[in-house]
Amino acid sequence: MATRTGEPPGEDPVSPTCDATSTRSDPARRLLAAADELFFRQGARATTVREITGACGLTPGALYNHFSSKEDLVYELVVHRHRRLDEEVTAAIELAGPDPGDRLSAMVSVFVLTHVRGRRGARVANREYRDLTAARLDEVVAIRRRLRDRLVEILLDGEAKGVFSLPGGKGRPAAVIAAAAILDMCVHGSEWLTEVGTFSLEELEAQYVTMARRLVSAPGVRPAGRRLRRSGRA
Amino acid sequence: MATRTGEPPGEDPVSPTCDATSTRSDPARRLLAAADELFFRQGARATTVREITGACGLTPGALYNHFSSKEDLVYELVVHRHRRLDEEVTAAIELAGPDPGDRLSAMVSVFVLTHVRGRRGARVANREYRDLTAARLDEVVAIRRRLRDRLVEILLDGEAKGVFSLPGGKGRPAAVIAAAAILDMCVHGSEWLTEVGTFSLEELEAQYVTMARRLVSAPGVRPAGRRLRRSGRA
DNA sequence: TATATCTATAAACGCTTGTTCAGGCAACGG
DNA sequence: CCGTTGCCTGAACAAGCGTTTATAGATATA
Repeated sequence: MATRTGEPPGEDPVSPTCDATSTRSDPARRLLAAADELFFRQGARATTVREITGACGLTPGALYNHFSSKEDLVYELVVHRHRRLDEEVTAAIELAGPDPGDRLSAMVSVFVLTHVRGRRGARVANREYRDLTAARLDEVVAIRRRLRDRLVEILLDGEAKGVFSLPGGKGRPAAVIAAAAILDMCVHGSEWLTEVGTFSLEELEAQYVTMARRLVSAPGVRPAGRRLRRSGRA
Repeated sequence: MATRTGEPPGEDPVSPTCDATSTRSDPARRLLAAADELFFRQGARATTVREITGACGLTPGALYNHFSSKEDLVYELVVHRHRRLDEEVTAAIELAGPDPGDRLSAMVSVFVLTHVRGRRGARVANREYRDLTAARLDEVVAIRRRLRDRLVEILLDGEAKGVFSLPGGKGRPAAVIAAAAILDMCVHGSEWLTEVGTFSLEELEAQYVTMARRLVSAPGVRPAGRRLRRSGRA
């Protein structure tokens, strides 16, 4: 269990400020933290219950005093991150005010900060949610779709107000593709970080905001909105 | 084995024009095709040898007359797609000529066409390569890195020639992030397609090319290069 | 002190996994 | 014609999986 290369050392195993973990007993938290690290490294499917409990100095059966199943553990790790991101995006958009440009910048900022600061958690959430079953899968998929749709609405609003000039022309389908492109680059960008070298959080945030705003602005036409203002740390 | 929703019906199970399959015996090809479909739907790890052979009307042991292991089967499916994409990108860049803008467009076009036309194969290649081990993993990772580096070189070249104005400023690190963003949106975009609705291949290609070129062009400054060639109706 | 509640263990459960192997059937070359 | 080769079956393998159970030691409440 030595420290890993390329991982921010102080990263919260499972954000301790959240109910999902703060209300948990200590062994449960340790199990979540151990599972988180193992899932990050090997994937949830390749990680055994014996590895998780063993990392906490426990025997396999002990896990079932705290979680009803292994999938339940995955679910807690995954859904918590999704709910939190959803809340942060909602708050950031609200705080950004009515201008579509500001809202786009705010949303991108939240995504970048979340995914870069919490790289381990982000990878686990984004990779392992697919293995969930039935209602649990539906819940996570619904959150993801809602996040995307919120961005689509921002883009369509900006286009209607003449602030954006979306690639692919007017209309919802083109806006969905543009939104997917923006989200994809934010969500998956953190996976490249080990190869990028040193980069401050602020630089990354600024670059991604720039890229997102370029995506929705036609070159040769100076965008109408004000310049992007620094959205406080989400 | 009913036809699946959201899947192009005529998609090649494993492109028959390639050596990897054309030199293979008929049962081997059928196994590859069955595995491809199952991997696409469930992931390779969740697919059992019994499912693959059963889909071909064979018993589990029969697989080992054609492949040395299950991983070997995954490897063939995955590495073949990577090699082919690599070749196509090389050819397209060559054919595009010296202009960085044209080269960027060409590379994006290849990525979009490959990933949209061969959605099943693209998903399998992009999702399952991580489970490979040792030399096989190294080989695929090397191809992926080479693809990205080729794009980085194009971006840096364009910036040096004054054709591009990269987000995040000058220098290689910023170029790497921009390249990663472009590749991420191309690679993962095809996963959203079922929700986008009807879209012609040409429209998709044009939109992604537009998005990529916007990413490397500062708004308010008309790009120096010629307009993008063959940018069908957008 | 007695009782109830947690939490852990050790062992086993039933099941599935990828893989192997002896045997048999068909096709083909000389 | 025989013998070799290629492909497949049926059965089995050992290992590993997630999970359950009986039991026991703590801890806290009364």
